[in-house]
Order: sequence, then structure tokens, then C-alpha cells
Amino acid sequence: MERTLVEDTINKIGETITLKGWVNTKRDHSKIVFIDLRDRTGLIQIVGTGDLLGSLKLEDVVSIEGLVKARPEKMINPDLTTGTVEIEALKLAVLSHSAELPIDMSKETLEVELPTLLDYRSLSFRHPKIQAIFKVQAVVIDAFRRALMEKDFLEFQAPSIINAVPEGGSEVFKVDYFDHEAYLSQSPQLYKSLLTTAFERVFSVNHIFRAEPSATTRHLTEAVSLDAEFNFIESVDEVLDMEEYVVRYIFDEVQQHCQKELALFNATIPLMSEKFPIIKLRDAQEIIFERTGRDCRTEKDLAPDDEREICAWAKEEKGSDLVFVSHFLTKKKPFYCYPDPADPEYALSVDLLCRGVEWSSGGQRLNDYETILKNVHEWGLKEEDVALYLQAFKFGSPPLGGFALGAERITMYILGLKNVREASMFPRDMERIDLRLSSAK
RNA sequence: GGGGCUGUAGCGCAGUUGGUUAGCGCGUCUCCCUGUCACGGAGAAGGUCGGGGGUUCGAAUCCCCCCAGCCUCGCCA
Repeated sequence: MERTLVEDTINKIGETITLKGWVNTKRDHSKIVFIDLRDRTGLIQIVGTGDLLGSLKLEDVVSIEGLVKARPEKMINPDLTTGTVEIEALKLAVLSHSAELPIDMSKETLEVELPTLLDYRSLSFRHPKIQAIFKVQAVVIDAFRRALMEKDFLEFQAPSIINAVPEGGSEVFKVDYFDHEAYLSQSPQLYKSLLTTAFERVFSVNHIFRAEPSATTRHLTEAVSLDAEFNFIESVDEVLDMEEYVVRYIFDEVQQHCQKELALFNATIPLMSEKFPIIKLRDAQEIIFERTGRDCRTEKDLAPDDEREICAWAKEEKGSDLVFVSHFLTKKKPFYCYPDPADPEYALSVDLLCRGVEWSSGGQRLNDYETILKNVHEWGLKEEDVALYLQAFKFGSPPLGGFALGAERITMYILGLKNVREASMFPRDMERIDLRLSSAK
């Protein structure tokens, strides 16, 4: 018999159907046994005799033929989407047996610590709360794509293996590449910028790799970067407008398609004002000094405390969880950043902060070949390391800009997760590549 | 890498002036139960108290070293 999905049972009262799925919970009364069967669409109660269902174990995979029956009024379970019906089991086939579970899976909250959750990753994926995280993440990434495709952006696949590290700054992973040394890409930045000189508008969803020795709750060594870049801009404002449009689009989609998932985490979409507020780094530091007495006014960047404080300010004063911070020091930024013509010491680079942490960085890029070349030398880079990039800007290149968002961080901060590892299916950090590196030795 | 905290049964945890046989909840196993929905009831198994060394008549408990984990700061396109 053709398989019926759990969520479709409520429209099939009186019909005999076949359900396939996992034994999520079992309530055994000896002569009568209740099973909550789980498939990708949800849970449903199966009722049957002890003879038929008594030997089932949690997470066994079964095919059950049964009759869909409406539940009597007083037996309706309002907590279950399918709570108005149940299945009277007629035939059972066990498709696969499960071993004893190392963690308690049937609980509504998965009460295990993060390392345990990751040690049993393939199993923890089966829990509704874990599934909710990745449903939200899929919607976020899908929304990013569609927002940009609606604006005529072309999706591209950035390479991960690169031949040089022209941007310096963060640490990179080295790759043994035949007789040469290569690296894992920290960002598709140069590729997306050079592609605009041919395609005008491009975006990518791809993995980036960072060998930072950062042991924090918001860093991964392998992460998903949502990158966009486009040209023929009049000013950096167009970049901010595009980013704001994309972020709003993402939030709208999550709001629309992830009600259940947001509710599971008691989460709400970030607060948005009419227009995301924007503030220059130096002004932000002045505000932080006024509000807290903490003097960071000469720092080149915002410390984690400062990021939290300026987000608190944006929420209180501007009614927004999101705030753009612009004008970082040109000299502390990569060679391609566009200095503000009004004050070249500061660059037209912009971070987007939300709920106390950096979600994105972006800005306007240099498009004049001679200026880029001059910067390459000034930044102490080798011309040959950026040869492909320079080539693009040598042959006609409009003003451009773009931004990049971290997919895991967005998921984390929408749902209020405490650790970014929860928002990555297979998180890589200093201590773990699927297995704990210390125990794998 | 610095600092703080933690490590006790498969999972989550309790366990102080150092003292007999190390407990609790969930899970597992056995038995009872025809209306439960985190079912309920009775019983059982399951521990090198992270590892090593030391102090002591006696250490989960105090000291030293190591290992692991969490948080935080630094670092961070």
C-alpha cells in the first residue's frame, strides 16, 4: 500500500492506510500499547494490541497498516497536530531495529550538554528542537537566494582552494597541493568582486575556512558565508539599502514559514525600525563612553562589550535590534576598501550588528585600477598574488560594493541559541571535526 | 593563548568539619497493568567518583601534576 504521511492522516478518517516512520515514544499497558510514530511531517498516536506492538523499541523503523479513527472528544490531545485522530494498528512490519539509545530522545526538551549532543550528532538530528534549528537555517539561506535573484543577481560557486593569501589578517589553513602549497579560502571576496566586472550582480552561498585560534561561542573554523556583490552603485548607501532589503526579506520568510520553530525556542524576529540606524565607529565609541564611562574612543574596532552596548543603544534610542556601524580605519581594512573621500583615514566599510554581535561586514570597494595597484604595494602584498583580481579592474570596472552574512550566526541569533555550534550541523572548531580530536589521537 | 568554573552509572545531576555498602531523576532489563499521550506500579542490573601521584588509620571530598569540557577575554574580512 502507498505510504501516507503523518500530517495527512487527519483528512483520512475511516480509511485504512500505511504509515512509515520511527517509534518516537511507547506507552505500554500490556494488552494495549500506544506508539507515537514519527515521520518527517510529525507525530501520530498508534494504538494496538500488546501482541502486535509490545516488542517495539524506541527508534525502531516500522511500516504500520492501520485504520484512521477520530478520537472521542475527551481523548483529543491538543498538544499534537494530529491529536484529533489516532491509528488502530492492523499490521506491523519492522523495517529496521534500533540499538539502545545513548541519550534520552523522547523528551520534549533534549536534556544533554552540547558536547554530548555533538558526540551523538546523527541521533540528535532526530529531535524536533534540533530539526527546528536547521529548518530555520534552510529558510534563511533560501530567502537570501531568492531576495537576490529577484534583484537579478547571478549565483556563482566560489573556489575553496586558493593559491595565495593576499588579504593577510586572519590565519589560514594550508593545503598540501601536489608539489605546491595552497590554502583554504577565508572568503570569496576577491572572486565576487572581480565577477561583478563581467556579471554586474553576483552572490554565493559557500563555505569559508578560518584557522583562528578562537575558542568562543560564536566562531567556527568552517562556516557558511552568504556573499553578495554588485556594481554601478552611486554610493555606499546603495550597498546598505540592498543589505537591508535582503535582511528584511530573510526575516519576513522566517516569520512566515517558521512559526512553529520560533515558538519552540520562544524566539522572535529582531525588532526593526523604519530604516536600520547607521552610525560611524567614532560616534559609536563616543556614545559608549557617554553611556558606560568605558573609553574605547581610540580603539580600531568594537570589543564584544562595545558591540553589545551599541546594540542596546540602537534598541533603546532607535527602536531597532539592527544597527550599521561604518567608517572603520582604512589602514586596518583590506587593500580594496574604499576610503571616505571626505575623510580618507576612515573607510566606507560597514558592519551590521544585531543582538549584540556582528552579523555582516561589507562596504564599497575600490574600482580604480591605479588606486588598487597602489594599495597592493602599500599594504605590502605581492602583485602576482592578486593578478587575477587586478586584471578584472584593468579593463573597465564600475563602482562596486557588497556584503557578507554568516548563516550560522543569523540562525543562532534569531533563535537565541547560546553557542554557534548548535547552528551548524557538523561544526568544526579547534577541538572537533565530527569527533573530538583529543580522543581520536 | 590568559582567566574563571566544571569533570560522580548510558543521559542529566546531588553528595563538607575526610569515616562503613557513593545516591536521585530519566533511560535499560524483568514482572503487573485495555485509554495512555513525558502513562502508572513493583523489582533488578549498571560506578576504577576524568587519569596519575601525594597527605592520612581512612580520600569523590585535602594537596600537586596531567587530560578533557564549558564560559569569558584576546585574536577575528
